[in-house]
Amino acid sequence: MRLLLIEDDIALGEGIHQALGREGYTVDWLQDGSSALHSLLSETFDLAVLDLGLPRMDGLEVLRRLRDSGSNLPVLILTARDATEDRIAGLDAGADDYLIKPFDLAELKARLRALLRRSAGRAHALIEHAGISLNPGTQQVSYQGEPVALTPKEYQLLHELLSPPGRVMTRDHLMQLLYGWNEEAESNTLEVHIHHLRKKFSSDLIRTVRGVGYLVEERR
Amino acid sequence: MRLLLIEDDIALGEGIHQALGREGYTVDWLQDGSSALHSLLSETFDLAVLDLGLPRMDGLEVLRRLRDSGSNLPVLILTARDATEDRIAGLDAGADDYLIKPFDLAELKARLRALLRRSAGRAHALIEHAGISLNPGTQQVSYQGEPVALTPKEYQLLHELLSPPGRVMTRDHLMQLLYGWNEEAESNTLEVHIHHLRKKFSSDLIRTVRGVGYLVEERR
DNA sequence: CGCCACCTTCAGACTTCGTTAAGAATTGCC
DNA sequence: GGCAATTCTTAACGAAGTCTGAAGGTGGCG
Repeated sequence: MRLLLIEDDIALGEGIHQALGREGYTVDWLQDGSSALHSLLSETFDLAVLDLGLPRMDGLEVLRRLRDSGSNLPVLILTARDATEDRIAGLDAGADDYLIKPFDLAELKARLRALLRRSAGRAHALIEHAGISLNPGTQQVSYQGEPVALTPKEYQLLHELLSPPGRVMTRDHLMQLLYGWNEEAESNTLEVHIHHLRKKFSSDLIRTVRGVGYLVEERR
Repeated sequence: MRLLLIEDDIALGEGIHQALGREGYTVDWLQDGSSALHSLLSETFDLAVLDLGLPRMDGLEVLRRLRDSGSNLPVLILTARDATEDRIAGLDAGADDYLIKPFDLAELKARLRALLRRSAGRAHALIEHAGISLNPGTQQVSYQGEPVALTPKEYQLLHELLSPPGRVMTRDHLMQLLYGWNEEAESNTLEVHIHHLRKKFSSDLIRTVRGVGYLVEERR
């Protein structure tokens, strides 16, 4: 799950960033509205957490433009306690949920989970492919009826490769999924994870497309 | 993918040049605005990375003249942290994205990818010709329904020859596509790659135009 | 008929990817 | 708050794939 956090308060941002990172999300953090909008329009995220009071471009403006561009990305907004109008305006502008500062990190996590569940609900259901069954709700995976234990990174990779299968996922795309732009690991971690997946399933499940990336064949 | 980097700071330029080279781009690097503009107008690139503070001709000026000439080449500009006006002026002058120094190389890579994706998006779609179907998104190619494995260079060549077919691509043009002007291969590599393509498809797919270059016939 | 451009082939250099294993980092548990 | 277990990263090396440069062959064109 890749998530964009837009928050200009350094202390708060740091806190959220860490907390969500520990939850297993890949979190990218920006501190102004204009670059946030840029990223939202050009990269792929699963969710955005958006503070409304931002320099350079107001959060509301970001949200409005995002929706104008046709995106239905789940967005949770953060507002100050007394800014009731902002909240309403936020929902009007297309936010999916809001939270009033100061808030409890646990509540933020809960709401994100709920949001993701809801948005996944649009296209939920088990993913079944090549003997693998993957349950996005519980993150449980089985192979030919037997449960398989996957680590978080393995799960993320497999999930990405299987939804939908048949498409080549570039190395870049996968690296970004796992690491955002924090620090791209300058080693071969991707290959190592792929290797582990192949070992846990079948060695020909994931095909290498040399110089490009990996794919799971559509029909097998 | 051929890319022009215009950056006068040697250390930074070196860093970017290497990093992008390692990403598989063909990178040409110039250090002043006037030669940059010249190259941009006379050669073909897929993208330009343009520092705004340059000797001999300001980056903004380069950008403006480039746009005046009718080019819609994707351009990413680099600006100093506090030069807000420059940034705005840059976007006004037709930049597609910007990055504030100092920046993270990973983020630069991500933004370039996004830009290229966006610009490719303008004319995406499968390319179908003479039984060949080529998917620019995934770099997958098939011939008469069967997938064909192409190496990166083969793919680049085929893609160039097919978009659109019917035009003679000069040897010079193709060589530049593959190698930029860094190190022109002093051998017959082009012929070798063409040979491989003919072997993987049909030997009369690519016609030789003696003394000029190669072409794929328009209708077959 | 001879020159020149291009074709074909191939071996060695070079890159990229797979595989391991060990140590670092993180997490969970008491 | 410290220990144990899991997970992730790094690095080294080997395997496989790709590119290059060179040599010799073929065919068009004057």
